Amino acid sequence: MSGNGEETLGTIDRAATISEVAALAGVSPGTASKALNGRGALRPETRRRVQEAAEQLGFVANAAARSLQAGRTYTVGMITTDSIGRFSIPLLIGAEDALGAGQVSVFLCDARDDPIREQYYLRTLLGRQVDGIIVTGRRTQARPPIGRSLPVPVVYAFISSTDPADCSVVPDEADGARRAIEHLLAIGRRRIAHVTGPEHHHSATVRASAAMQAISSAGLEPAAPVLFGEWSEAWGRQAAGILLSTEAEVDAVFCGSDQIARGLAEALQESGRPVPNDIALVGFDNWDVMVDGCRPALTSIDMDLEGIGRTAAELLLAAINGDPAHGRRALPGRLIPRASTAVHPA
Amino acid sequence: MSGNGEETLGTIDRAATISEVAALAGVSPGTASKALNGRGALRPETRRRVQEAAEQLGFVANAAARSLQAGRTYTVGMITTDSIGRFSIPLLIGAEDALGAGQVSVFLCDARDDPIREQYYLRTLLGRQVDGIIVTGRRTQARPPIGRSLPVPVVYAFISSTDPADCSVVPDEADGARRAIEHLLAIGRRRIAHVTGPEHHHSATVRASAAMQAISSAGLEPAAPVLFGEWSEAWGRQAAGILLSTEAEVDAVFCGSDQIARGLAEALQESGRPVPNDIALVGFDNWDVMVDGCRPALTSIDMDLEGIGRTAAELLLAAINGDPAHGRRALPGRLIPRASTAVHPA
DNA sequence: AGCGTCAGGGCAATCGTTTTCCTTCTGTTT
DNA sequence: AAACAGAAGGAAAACGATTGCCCTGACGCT
Repeated sequence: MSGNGEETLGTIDRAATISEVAALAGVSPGTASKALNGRGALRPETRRRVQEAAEQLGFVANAAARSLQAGRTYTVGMITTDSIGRFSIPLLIGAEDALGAGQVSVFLCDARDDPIREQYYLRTLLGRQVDGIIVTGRRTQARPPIGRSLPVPVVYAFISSTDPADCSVVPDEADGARRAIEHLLAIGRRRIAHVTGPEHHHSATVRASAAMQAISSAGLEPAAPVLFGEWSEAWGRQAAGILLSTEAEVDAVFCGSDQIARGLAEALQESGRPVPNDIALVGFDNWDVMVDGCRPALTSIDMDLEGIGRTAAELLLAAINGDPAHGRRALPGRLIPRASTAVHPA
Repeated sequence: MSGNGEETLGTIDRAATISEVAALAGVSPGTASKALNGRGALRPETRRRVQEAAEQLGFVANAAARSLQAGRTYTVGMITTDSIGRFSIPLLIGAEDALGAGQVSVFLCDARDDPIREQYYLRTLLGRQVDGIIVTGRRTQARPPIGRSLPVPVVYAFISSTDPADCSVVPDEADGARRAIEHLLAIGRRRIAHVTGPEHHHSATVRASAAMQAISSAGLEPAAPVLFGEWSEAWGRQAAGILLSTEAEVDAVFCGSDQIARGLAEALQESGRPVPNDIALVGFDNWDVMVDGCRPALTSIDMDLEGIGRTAAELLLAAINGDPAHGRRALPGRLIPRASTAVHPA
């Protein structure tokens, strides 16, 4: 719009090659390469001339040519084994964060929980000579390795591999559950119940047993046996009914997910049991739309998914650079206190 | 596990080259290439021999080498201008769907609403010689083109470009709003109100004016002036109070988002105005967690984001193949009826 | 003056695939 | 039997960037 033809990146019609840059600067392609990459012994003036020529032509090195000769693509693949969803996004963002800083790009593949697609994508990624692969997916339990003795390093994020030699980064769910219980104890609650997802779901059982243990460690009994169900608001509402129909005298509920907690909160309030005064509530996931939409706003455990993505990416970079890590790393979560466990509710 | 060393993709330690395949098959690299790509005139037996050799070595063609010579990378970039979120995911899935079938991979870049990052990613993508770029982002209003006369085609998805020569694929929000109103009219409602997001938000005003127009076309008046606020449950609850405090006699509310509708639903029920008997409710977005979590389940407008992503990808592929499209394409949405507008509620 | 040294920069190989010519050989036709 | 057509496959260039090696001057030293 300003009238000249040199706005940022505006006038590139086709990619310029380094030979064209070299010609414009009056040097050979090899010299131009050295000038732009800061190698070789060149007069400062030559270097500058080449840089100016590159600027003028909007030169960006052809990544294919570069990786062909370098044997590295500065690219990693990310395979989400189940569909890209609420959990994958923060992981992706975290990973992108760690990788983007190092000029590494991410190929995202959605395997949709289909092993065929997964193998297909794996081949594709290997064909594209990615430098490494991050495997992620909703966590039910450890998954079999995506392949054996692959030519590139692999890091599992959020989900973990059954092979202990593989590198996995996962949330410390037991730790999260403990934090929830400890928080409830700290605000003076003593009759704590736990409502969570399906019993066959790994996360549900891990969180449940850690919660029960934390209660025992405090010298208490759970106010009710663990209620396993689904990861839904509907189940939360249903569970509220169950808890209230018993003589359990519950004064706090730790829920296996924010959705469950939200359903519970609604049902409790409707039954005239105010939250948090009568019953305090802690959720799990710290899912913004749930914790904010819930009334009162929901105290929850944040698994730091971005941190997991970032850590996985960092470990992958280290592995690419020849320093592979092994085993499972469990990252601690945080408890985010909100009104549902407020001591002096507004 | 089966004892031999040939499980799927299990034993690749380093990528085999086509020369190795050729050597194993006893032919030249050129011939091997022809055999694997189905060109040239080769004896069927030779072709088979090469294919077997490739299989045996787990050969996957080096994409860098291939694109270097082909001048195409079979890769497209996807830049989300605001953070990857609820809207970007279905778009991404739709795009991946259309592209994956054609063996094209997607580079995902999250520009986080930062123009600097955006330009940086653009450069990166161009350096990687992507064949095309899809630009997406939360929709407020048309955005300036990401660059001018770029060396590769660009398609805007969900968001649109201010340059009419650019190709944009967007939801037809006015159409969606009309469908909502027509549905409410069809179930016999006559006093319809509209509650939506901020007035400065393009989507809010487009939906609002289309809704008002649809009401007028039916020879009716809106039951209340449009209530502009935020895209939140809290605003929905607040708006319910406003509507009930007037003498408006509302019998249906069309909401600009599912979140608003859910807040409204809660507040209405608490005030003893059952949904849908007293007041019917239609949301917008068809966001699973909202429409299912809402009680009663929420009728909503689905913008078919996956379809938008898929269409954008198809148009991009066409443009890459030399057949560029121009202008704005608005895709119709669908109304998904649920209990909140049921004629005979359960 | 002659030799050595080093800065500066050009040359050419290299990465792995594809593709365009060629060459060779077989079989057919006149 | 000679000539030709076609099939089958090999040789080599090309894609674009990088890099090790070599060449050419200029300068300094004896």
